[in-house]
Amino acid sequence: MPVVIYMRDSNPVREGFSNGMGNVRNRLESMIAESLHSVAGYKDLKAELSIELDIPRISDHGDYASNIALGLTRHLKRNPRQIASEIVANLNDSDSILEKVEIAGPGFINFFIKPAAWYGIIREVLDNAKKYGRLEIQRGPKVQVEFVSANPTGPLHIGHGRGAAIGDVLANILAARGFQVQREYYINDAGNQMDTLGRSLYFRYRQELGEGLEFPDNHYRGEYMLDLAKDFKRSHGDSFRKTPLEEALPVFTDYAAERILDGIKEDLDIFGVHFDNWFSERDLHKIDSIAKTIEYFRERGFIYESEGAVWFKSTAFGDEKDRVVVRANGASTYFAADLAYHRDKFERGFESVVDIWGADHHGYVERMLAGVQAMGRTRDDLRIVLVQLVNLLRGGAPVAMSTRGGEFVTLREVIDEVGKDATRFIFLTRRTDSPLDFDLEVAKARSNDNPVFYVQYAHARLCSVFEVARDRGVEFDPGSVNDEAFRLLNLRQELDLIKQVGEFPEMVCECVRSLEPHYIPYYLHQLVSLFHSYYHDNRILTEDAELTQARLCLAWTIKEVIGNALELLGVTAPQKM
RNA sequence: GCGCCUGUAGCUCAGUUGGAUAGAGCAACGGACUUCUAAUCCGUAGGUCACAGGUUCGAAUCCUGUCAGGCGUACCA
Repeated sequence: MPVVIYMRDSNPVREGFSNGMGNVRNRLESMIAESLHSVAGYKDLKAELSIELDIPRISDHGDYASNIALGLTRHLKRNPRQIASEIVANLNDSDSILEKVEIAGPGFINFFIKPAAWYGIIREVLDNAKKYGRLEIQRGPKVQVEFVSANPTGPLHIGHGRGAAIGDVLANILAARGFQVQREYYINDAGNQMDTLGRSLYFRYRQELGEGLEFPDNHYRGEYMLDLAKDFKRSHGDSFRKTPLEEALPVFTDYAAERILDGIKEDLDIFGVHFDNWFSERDLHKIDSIAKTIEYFRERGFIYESEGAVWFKSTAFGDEKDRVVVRANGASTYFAADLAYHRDKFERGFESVVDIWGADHHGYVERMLAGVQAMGRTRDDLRIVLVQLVNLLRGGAPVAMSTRGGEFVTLREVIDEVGKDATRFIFLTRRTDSPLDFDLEVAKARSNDNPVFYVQYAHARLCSVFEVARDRGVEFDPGSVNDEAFRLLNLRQELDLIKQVGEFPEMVCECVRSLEPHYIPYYLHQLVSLFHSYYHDNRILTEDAELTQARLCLAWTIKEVIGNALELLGVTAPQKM
């Protein structure tokens, strides 16, 4: 049974959501779910609906609010306030976490939580620090995340960097929620462009030997090709001076592709992105996979010949037109290779596959989904995340990204100038389908413009508190603190902080459901903002030993959650700043 | 022409699958350091959610149309 990873109630995204019973949200949800069965008419309902708990902006509306009664009105054809009161009347608060429950407005149910109920969250984090927010299960579904997959014809640019950060973090998030994740990079090392690449190097090499050849149009004329030509000359001398292009081409192509790919790997390594598998398109050709895939589809009736070409019937699954897989000249198309590639993915046992593509490939989505469905898979088995383009700016002015001249700012240059952490953080702070302005001056400024430092600073600050505590001889062992002390954490700010910590697992689930990492930076900002404010108004190390222990526990949980969230982002959590 | 994405504060962006009085950062203005890190905190101001209709108890969110920007519309990859 294929696993749909975005379904709200599907496992393992939310299954066993938290390890302990500390999670207030969970207990509330199951309480409501039970109560629903007592609501008149509910059992005969066919519609499925999920229980959504909102955190109201206004504190008068409680700690959590549910609009479940409003959602049921339509189905039950009954007054929402009436439904709400039935739900409330049947709540079984066995753990006694509810201070009071109110029905408000058109039929919202507002839950007010007893302060003591929140303290379980602290215990949970203290016990599971590094695992908090994660789901440890035996054998989660196998998921593949394929990303970057830039052609080995030039160095990575900033747009690839955005895709790299997003793919990497999505893989982290999926892994955190129990999926068995593989990170894969698809190397487009076959086809015309590789010949073009080889020819580009060949001409540069001949020029390097002092020949006055003219460099052909529509070839890779980036500066990196000049360096490659120099290196090639260094290692091969002039031994290819007389070799005709056709004969020499494979050598030049392989040399260029390999060297460029090495560069890509190095850049990704510096960026903190590491792949489990590098899948070469050439291997697809070697095992005749494309022809076999076409035959596979032919047997299923999705292949036909027309106008001398071979077509795939993608319109059978909603694509606007059928697509050519073998051209009239006998060459297979890129799409044919991609069909074979995706068939291979599923044959490798992945239950779900995530592709991260540049948004300029959106026209390609439907045919790929059609391909997947023709394999007998569902549309949901392949999830394509489109990443919008990055506009590179410096001090508000656009940086010329001329592809014509082959001159562009590489990812490597950006990382060198801005730093890995800030670069990743900025990439991850926007929704994937939203275009991103990346201003180099803003990104590298050690200023308030830069949210990454705001977050990292909080972590360093917290570490510093524990440092000072040690220096003052304050003993603290998160594992052996008496929970009785938590009752002293009764300030509004403290309860808000604990509540926010408690939302961490839910937030990660939301990332999985939507395949959007940007919730993490926003969550972090909110958590850290609460902390900075609290830190300003209160002292953690006080004269009162019991209070100090309680606050150190709170500080510890905040520090751990910041650390966990930053780890998901692949951003370092500094001890000092 | 057709298709997809985007349009929310001066700027950059959130808004959890239709919810209560529209959110944050930056910029602007005014305040707070003898303390565990001021890379911090507190406050003020800032809005016709591009526009016009529609759906309903309720719309930034869903539908239709218009406008603006980006991308895509290959027997390229």
